[in-house]
Amino acid sequence: MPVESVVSAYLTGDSTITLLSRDSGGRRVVRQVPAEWVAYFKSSDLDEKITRDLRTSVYVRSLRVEGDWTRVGFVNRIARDDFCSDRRSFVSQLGIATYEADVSPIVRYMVDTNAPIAKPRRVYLDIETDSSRTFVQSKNGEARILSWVLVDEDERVQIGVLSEDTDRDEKRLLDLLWHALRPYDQIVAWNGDNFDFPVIFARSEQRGCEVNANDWLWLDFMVLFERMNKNASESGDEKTSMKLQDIGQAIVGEGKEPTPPEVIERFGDKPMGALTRPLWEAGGKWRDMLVRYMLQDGDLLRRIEKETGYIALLGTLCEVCHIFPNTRGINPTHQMDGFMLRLGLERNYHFATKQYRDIGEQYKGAIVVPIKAHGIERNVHVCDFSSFYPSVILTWNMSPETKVYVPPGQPRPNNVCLSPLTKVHFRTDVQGILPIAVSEFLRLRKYWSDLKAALPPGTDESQDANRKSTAFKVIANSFYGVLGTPYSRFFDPAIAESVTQCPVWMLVATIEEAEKRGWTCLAGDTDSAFIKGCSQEEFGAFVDWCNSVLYPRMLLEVGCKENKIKLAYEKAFDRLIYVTKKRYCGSWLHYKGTVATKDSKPEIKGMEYKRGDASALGRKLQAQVIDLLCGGLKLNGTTEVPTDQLVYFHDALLTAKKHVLDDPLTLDEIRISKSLSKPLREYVTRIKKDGMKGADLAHVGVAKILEGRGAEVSEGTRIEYIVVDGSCSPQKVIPAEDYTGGEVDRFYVWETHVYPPTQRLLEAAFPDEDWKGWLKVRPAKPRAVRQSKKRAQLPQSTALPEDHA
DNA sequence: AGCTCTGGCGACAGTA
DNA sequence: TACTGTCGCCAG
Repeated sequence: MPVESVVSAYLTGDSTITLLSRDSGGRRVVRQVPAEWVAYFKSSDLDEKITRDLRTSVYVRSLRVEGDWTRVGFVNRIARDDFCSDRRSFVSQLGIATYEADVSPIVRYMVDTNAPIAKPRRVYLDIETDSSRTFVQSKNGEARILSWVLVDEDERVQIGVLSEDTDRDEKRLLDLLWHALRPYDQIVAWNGDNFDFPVIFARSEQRGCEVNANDWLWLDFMVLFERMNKNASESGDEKTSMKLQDIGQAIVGEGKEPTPPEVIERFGDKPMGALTRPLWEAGGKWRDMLVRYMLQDGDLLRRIEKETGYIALLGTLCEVCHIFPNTRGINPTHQMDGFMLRLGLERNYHFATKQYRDIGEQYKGAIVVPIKAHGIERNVHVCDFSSFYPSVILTWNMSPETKVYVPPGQPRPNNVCLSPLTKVHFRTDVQGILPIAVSEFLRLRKYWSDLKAALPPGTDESQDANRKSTAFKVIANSFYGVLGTPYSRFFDPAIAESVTQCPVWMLVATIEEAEKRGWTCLAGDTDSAFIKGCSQEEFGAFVDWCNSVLYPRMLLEVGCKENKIKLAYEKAFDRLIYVTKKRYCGSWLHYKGTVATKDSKPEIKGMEYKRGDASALGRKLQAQVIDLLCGGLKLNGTTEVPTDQLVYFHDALLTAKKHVLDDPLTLDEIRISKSLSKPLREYVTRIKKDGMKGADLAHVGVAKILEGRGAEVSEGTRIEYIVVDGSCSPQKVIPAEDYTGGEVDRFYVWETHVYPPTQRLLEAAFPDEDWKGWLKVRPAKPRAVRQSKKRAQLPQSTALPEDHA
């Protein structure tokens, strides 16, 4: 009998799993199965007496032998913990190791039955609450829900609006929502985990709605978007805000709708979201405008998904990993857990019980080669190792159960290989479970991308195949990280360090070989080397030689039996300017053999242009100079510095400087946006030597002000601010929302956020020119000693723009 | 409650 | 002024 696909599952009490699925007519089917609190043991670890004791214990529901393993099902969580988890537990006193004794019955069920994860019926949700309450009050369920909107994939729209300001009517509104949700399985909202979902739960409980939220999968689209979009965006412009309207604007070109003039006239100049209460109260056309606003947000979610396909990709990832596509399914550890537990079961392998441990020492990571690039470099060839970390895991057969100890000084056995920099040894005669997993990822990725190539483009089948291919790429790339986190079941710092250090060993050897040929390595990072001094043909031949001679020789020396390492000639730069490690820009000669054209955009890495915490003016000036350096500049010889053309740069600097110092500056141009990486309370205020409290970081101080105003301030919140006086320490800052147009320290803006990023770039490109002269714009401080006491205590008057103008 | 990693740059506050 | 430690964000 085929196992039905599962939409969602949750524990009902300690001993029952409720499984949700849908029949062919789309009706919900609820089924209950016993929850199994399972622990595995190695049968060889159990003697007859222990087995008998387990079998007859009232705490044990089932016991069976599966291959080399004994699978014991306990009656509930406490029974399993008492037997297995605690340090003083029954089995730990006997010194018996347990396996997977932490796995939840839900995961156990999904892994054991191999039940397919259903494709959930998705709906996008947006709610509005009473704007007379603060965000925090709303979030805590202290504000009435005024309205909700649902939009589904077929653009079917449902709306609920409060009729009267009573608990009774709010209950009607909520019951209506829960009823409207019944055809759907997955509920998607922007920032849902932090707002919409808890608000709905809290208000429904207050109103006495009889509903079980576990019947749905709750997905926070913002969390998913943040993770998936990290490497996708080109400039920093898209990274300054995670507000739905801003993301909508960046992704689908719509979202930032100004408040209609008639609304401003009647209710004041605020965003629509801050006017929900007055609009609702005014009724009639005003209430309709509120609904339209809400509708637009709901539909924005659908359109962002249509454009990005991120939720669909998550669905594929979760399907492959036997987990449910809710917010939790976004976590790589969770994904890997599901995938690996199933793989282990199929391969007769079980993983050690997950330990809760203290965060240990950091281990060594990748190598970043010191920069030798100087000025504008021409004709730079770049090679890189394809999927370096996965191929290293395969080549060294790195896995917890293949790891063996070989005492120092003792000869390496034949069936063992050595990670040369970490001195960790691995057996090579039996493939480890981690390499099995990695080869599965790579095999399945290839399978789906081949299938995608064979299918007609644009079809659903082709898109699905493409997503599966991407999903396996994502999993393969996150695998190493999961080895390195103490929160993961697969945490093994010795293996993780070997995964990073074998590449160090190979990259260093590659660079040495290139330099032996008289070439220069200008830069290199983790898996890449930037080489100058050779022709394309020579470099291509070098890459081939590395693959066919150098690496086989090196790997033979350390005993690897299989060579999955592959170096590729990725691209060449026509021009390349390195500012520092991890910060460079350049224009391509070719990419994987395809010759670049005049329209090819420059490649930009790490520079302020790419950063969401730089000021927009700083990004803009840097972008202009990058365009000049990588394209606009006419270079005659390969090394000649075109001093006659420096005038272009000086023009750009002059214009930018005049603008910063003299023109009105908009908020968008000068705002700084940084996120809180932890809850506000966890930022410790340092105590200074004199016993006084140290200053908060700028964005932390502003966050505290905003919190006082009732705004949402939590981990991950982006805080926007303006520096009004950067000449003192600590500097003075205000929330961006307080900016009215004048109160900004222009000198600081130029001297810190606009010019220096470009100055560093120009100094890198033209190291013989002097670029310092453009920096200082702040008039000299008046000598405080010559001032009267009163005058000296006034704020730095020169910092105010009026004085300059 | 649950959490992919390390290397590296630059802004900043504070100290000697 | 030079230096240290913290923080946020990016490269890979």
